[in-house]
Amino acid sequence: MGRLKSGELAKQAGVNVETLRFYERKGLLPEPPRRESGYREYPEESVRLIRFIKRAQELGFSLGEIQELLALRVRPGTTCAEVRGRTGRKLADVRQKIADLKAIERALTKLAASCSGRGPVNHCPILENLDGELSSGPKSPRDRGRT
Amino acid sequence: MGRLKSGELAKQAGVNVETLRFYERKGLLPEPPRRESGYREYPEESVRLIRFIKRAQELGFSLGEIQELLALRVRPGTTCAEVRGRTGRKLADVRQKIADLKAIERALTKLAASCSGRGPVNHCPILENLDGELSSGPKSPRDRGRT
DNA sequence: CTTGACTCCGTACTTAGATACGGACTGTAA
DNA sequence: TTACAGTCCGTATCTAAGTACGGAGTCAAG
Repeated sequence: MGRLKSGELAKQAGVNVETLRFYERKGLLPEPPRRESGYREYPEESVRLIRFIKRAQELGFSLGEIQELLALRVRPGTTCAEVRGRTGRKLADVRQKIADLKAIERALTKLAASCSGRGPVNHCPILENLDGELSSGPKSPRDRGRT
Repeated sequence: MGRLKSGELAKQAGVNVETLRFYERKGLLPEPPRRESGYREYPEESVRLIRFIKRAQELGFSLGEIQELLALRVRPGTTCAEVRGRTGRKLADVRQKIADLKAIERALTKLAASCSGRGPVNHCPILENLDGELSSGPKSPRDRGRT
């Protein structure tokens, strides 16, 4: 076994069947082989792929960015510099996200701690505690709205 | 200084003027005082607020979730347990995101390193290197689609 | 006191991402 | 061998998040 029909893959990955077709059209999900009838037969690892896509979305990546992430690899005709370049840009992005999330984490931790403390906090502590910590201001123009 | 008109706030925060009205309608941005004419006058800290919202979006939070984050605070009538509860749930969410991003970071780092290595990598290394590391599978049904 | 940029508001449109619909075909278990 | 769930495809619809439009009022520099 190891071949999945659309419905099986969808169920295992926790998405709607239509979403699979949608991803396929978008080029995120490679076109799977078909049987005679035209039915798709997905390899089992597609489950991982779909789950990765869904999770990456929850981490703030657009489908376009996810596609770029998935396309990263060292291929025959590619120079070392190129791979490093493409990878490096993503890496910087990811690291900034981690840093910003950590700032939020600190703020939340502080808030939970301040709870057993004295006075009520009535301003917004998330914002207060993040003061100056979040990378605020798009360094590089975000490319979320490409066609 | 200190009071901003819509256009000024929008420019400083890097968003469209209409977006401010949109956030106001959604309750994300508190209604600012108006002058006689009806013109809005934002306090300077609104810049921080808007930037936080934008950044939080890039970290994968929906406007609804951001609203919840911003609403977190210790208020007079609130029990300690309640604050801890609400904060704790967000905290778990944030920490999971950090962990998942770190997994991606590791994969990218490894990819960059494998570059100067021997053979060309032709399968997708992002997915490979993430094997089993990403929290794949929504523990709690995500609530991104609320009204 | 006019002119051009800015603001107001309600409503309509757009884009990304996903879901639904409907009619025809397929797979399989009773 | 029929019934019924699953699949196919194209197209249409939906939601979240924003953007744009248009007509009326406002502000400030000349």
